[in-house]
Amino acid sequence: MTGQVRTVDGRVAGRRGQATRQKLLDCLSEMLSSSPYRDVKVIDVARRAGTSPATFYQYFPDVEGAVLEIAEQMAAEGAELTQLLEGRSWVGKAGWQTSQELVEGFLDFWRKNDAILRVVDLGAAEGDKRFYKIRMKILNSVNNSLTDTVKELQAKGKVDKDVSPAAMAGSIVAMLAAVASHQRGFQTWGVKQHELRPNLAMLVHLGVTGKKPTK
Amino acid sequence: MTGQVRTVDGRVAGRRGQATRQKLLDCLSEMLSSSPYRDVKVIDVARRAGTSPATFYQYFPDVEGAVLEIAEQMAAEGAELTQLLEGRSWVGKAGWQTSQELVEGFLDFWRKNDAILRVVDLGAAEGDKRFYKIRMKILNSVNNSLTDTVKELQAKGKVDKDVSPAAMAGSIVAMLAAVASHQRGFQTWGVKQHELRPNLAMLVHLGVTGKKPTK
DNA sequence: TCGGTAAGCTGACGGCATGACAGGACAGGT
DNA sequence: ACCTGTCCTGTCATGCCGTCAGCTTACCGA
Repeated sequence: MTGQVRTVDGRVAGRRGQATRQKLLDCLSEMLSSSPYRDVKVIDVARRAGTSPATFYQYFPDVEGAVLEIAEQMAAEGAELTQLLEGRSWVGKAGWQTSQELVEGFLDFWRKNDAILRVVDLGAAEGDKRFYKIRMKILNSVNNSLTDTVKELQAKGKVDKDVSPAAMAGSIVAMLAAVASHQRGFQTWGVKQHELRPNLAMLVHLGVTGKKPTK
Repeated sequence: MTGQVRTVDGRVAGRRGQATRQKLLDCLSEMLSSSPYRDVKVIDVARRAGTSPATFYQYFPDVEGAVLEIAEQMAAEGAELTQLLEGRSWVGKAGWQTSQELVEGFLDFWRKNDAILRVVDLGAAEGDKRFYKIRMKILNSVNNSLTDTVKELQAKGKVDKDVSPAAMAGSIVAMLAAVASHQRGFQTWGVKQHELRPNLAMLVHLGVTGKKPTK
């Protein structure tokens, strides 16, 4: 189940092969950061990796296939996002803390992986189920946890009955993802990073608990 | 200043030429809805329009250039979004109404233009200033109006001093745009359209006024 | 009616990326 | 030194890109 790495034609990749493969992924990753997705060519990736296009096709069916691979790796790392919510309190000052740390962690993760996340977002929006699944995998931990929190608060009567926990959580998570992927844009819009984060945290807190945070 | 339509090589386009040009734009628009942006080829667009690739290059420098054109047209239509906020009240029941109508109008606009908006979003996220400007143009009316509203409420002491109106408005608008572009995704996530909208409206209201709406 | 002129369109072409294959280079074991 | 399976690349057919010269069409003034 460890998922032996295989070439397109079915051979098992050895140590050297895996290194080459990883190098291609790394170079593709760099290219995605520096040029539009539409313009990323196999030949450029291969050149940058000091190898030939044919080698690329030995490990990946096409650019999209390689992108999916990178995205999977990132999604695996994204499991850390769960920690931002596990066992946290949403009451009083601790609630404000939780909210702030969620925003912080989320934006940082997004910033670290912005290039690949852009492509994943596009793929998902275009209806590609594979990309959609990866996006889910990253967002689900946060989303589920938020949904549960809202449900609990609702059970205690602290949140209105007519709130749909799933819809609320989904909206909040979508907001976080959107703001994260347009962080640069906000700066152009005259919004400073240190203004953005607390306000986002406020909005998250408002959405989850229905109340202003205690600071 | 009416912006005479010109071909790439500087000729003035006549009636026939403009028709061809528009047909190409329409076909490109369709293609964007039905296949991934990365895979849209000039030759396919031309074929679909019943013309030759060379004709395409007479009117547009490349696919991206044509996409920008479509986006501009859409942005112009997007001016209607301003009406969702002009002269509206954010107090009491009227405030809840405003919030609901904003969400409604926004999601509808996004759904109507989802294909092109995806590409605009990608371009903006990739740092392309032209796409970013178009995205701004669409979102700005809503954003500015929301910013003003928050400022006013803040001046009256109804919203905390430490809220940054621009950051709050920007976050809300980003959320609307994000949820809008993943509307289909929400359904897969088990969230129904009729649940989503009121919850979004609630979040908008909470963000703008800091209070739960009066229903 | 008849050119003249500019708009409009396309066939054809060099250039480049794609994707497949066969064969050569290389590392590890005997 | 030799063998074996892994690994890489040169080469090729195919197809799209982007450009140009040149042909057709529409319009207009004489």
